[in-house]
Amino acid sequence: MQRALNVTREHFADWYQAVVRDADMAETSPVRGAMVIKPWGYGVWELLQQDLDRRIKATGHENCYFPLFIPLSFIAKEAEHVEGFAKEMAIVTHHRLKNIDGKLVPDPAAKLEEPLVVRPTSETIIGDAFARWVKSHRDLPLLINQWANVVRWEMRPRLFLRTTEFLWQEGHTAHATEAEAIEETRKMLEVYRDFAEHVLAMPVIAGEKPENERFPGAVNTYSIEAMMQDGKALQAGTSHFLGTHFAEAQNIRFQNDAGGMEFCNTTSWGVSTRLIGGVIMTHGDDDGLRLPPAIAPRQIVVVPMLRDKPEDEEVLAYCKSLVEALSSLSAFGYPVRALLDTKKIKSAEKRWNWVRRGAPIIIEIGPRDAAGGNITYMRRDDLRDGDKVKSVAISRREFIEEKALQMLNEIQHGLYAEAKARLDDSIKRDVTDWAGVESYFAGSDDEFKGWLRVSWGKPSGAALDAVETKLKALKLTIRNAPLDQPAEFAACIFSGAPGVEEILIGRSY
RNA sequence: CGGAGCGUAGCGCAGCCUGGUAGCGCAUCUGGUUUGGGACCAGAGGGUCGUGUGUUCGAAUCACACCGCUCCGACCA
Repeated sequence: MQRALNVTREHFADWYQAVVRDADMAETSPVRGAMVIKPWGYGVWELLQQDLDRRIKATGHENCYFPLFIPLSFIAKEAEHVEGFAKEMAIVTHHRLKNIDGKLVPDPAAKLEEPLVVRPTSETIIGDAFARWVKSHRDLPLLINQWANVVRWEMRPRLFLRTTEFLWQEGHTAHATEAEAIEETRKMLEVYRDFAEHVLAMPVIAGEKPENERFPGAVNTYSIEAMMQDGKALQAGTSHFLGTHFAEAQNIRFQNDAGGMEFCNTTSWGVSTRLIGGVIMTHGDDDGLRLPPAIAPRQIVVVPMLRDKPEDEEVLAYCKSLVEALSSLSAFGYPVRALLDTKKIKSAEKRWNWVRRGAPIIIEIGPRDAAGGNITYMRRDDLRDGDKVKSVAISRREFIEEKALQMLNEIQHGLYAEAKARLDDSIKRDVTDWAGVESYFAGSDDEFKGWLRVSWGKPSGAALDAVETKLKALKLTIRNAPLDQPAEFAACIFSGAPGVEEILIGRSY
């Protein structure tokens, strides 16, 4: 059968790269590990950003912007934090180049007194501001967000999932009490969960990370975990309760109503362009990307079937008025994004380009449609009947007045339902001992395995290290401990001791 | 940074073993024929063969070094 891609999801890693390329999402750049995000991919990011920004503001946060460069000494203030990020930081040491023996090199005379780190995250530089901004309990809570680029020198980059430079949003808040900061941490996790499910149509499981997976410097780290079509987990967003660790390191203090000085409790939380990788691996199929309408830069694309004949004029005029009518509708709280594709390439090629890019509805209009007041459409979420492409003709009036919005909604919810069913079906709950884990995950890691949900005794320290090592041998990690926990627990899968918590384990990106 | 594989036209690849000055498919451009759906015919353009050094009369081909990419580890939003 002829597919729009030349790889299938059987070869998931190759397939992912093919989708990123053929759907015009992004490409590699001359800079190792850093990607060029192309208009279609960036369009997805902008929509995602727009919606999430609205949610962040609706929960009382304000946007700011802090410098890209952080003095090295700032990073060094929090011990765990510096240790966690030391191995992946880009550092600016000079401010001038010099031509020495025909080679441009950093000018030795222009060495910075204090090196600047390119932010891998902004806790320290924002904390420095917080220390100045917070004086009284009346200044709290301080609720800040920034949209920014950050740099982490990762060993193995992968477009969208792990790039040297990436775009994200990082929230930073300071609170008078621990309880309030914990509430904030959980509230933003819930914002992420709701956003992932409703906007990205990507089901996730919200939970708490085990001690060994915590953000450097955090007291607790929470995450939302999504399951990709190869059964691997993708950490799609994190929310950290930082306690007073950063406040103590950076002297973020306030005077309470009794006149005493107290350290703030702080939080931080973020999601990144990784979400786009998650969308690709959640919804893509063997014909390319399938975008949830809420984040599709073009939700309905009209492809005129032109033949270099006089009736082309009529077809084009018909298409234009169709696109105008569609654009005056609104879906998901925004005007419908419809496009008339007038690019001077063959119509058939246009169709397949939009299939690969994942435009939710593709309409093809020929002279007979124009004359008869009809349209012919394809739904990207239901593209084929066996090998054949499903192409449906209906009246233009019915489409505009009824079907268009209905279909966009159906596609949004259908993609979610499909992914949700896969997630639910792929979490195995009946493995009760370590031998069962070993036999379940035996064999190639290309095989679809999904996750296990098991009980454990929540060990810490050396006992947790032992668990981590045990899991690592099977390439497994603990994803999180889901927020919804049962009342009773089976025995710990690692030790046989009484269980105290259920956790998800699986392979991950 | 360790192990493996790969760098030849925009993309996918052949040629390398056995050295003789670069080829195929798709894409692109031009002309024509087609036209309810991924068309056909003819012609054309496009390549410092990843970079450098060496061996040689001669290197895509052999040797060495470096760079980059992909996969597997360590790291991770």
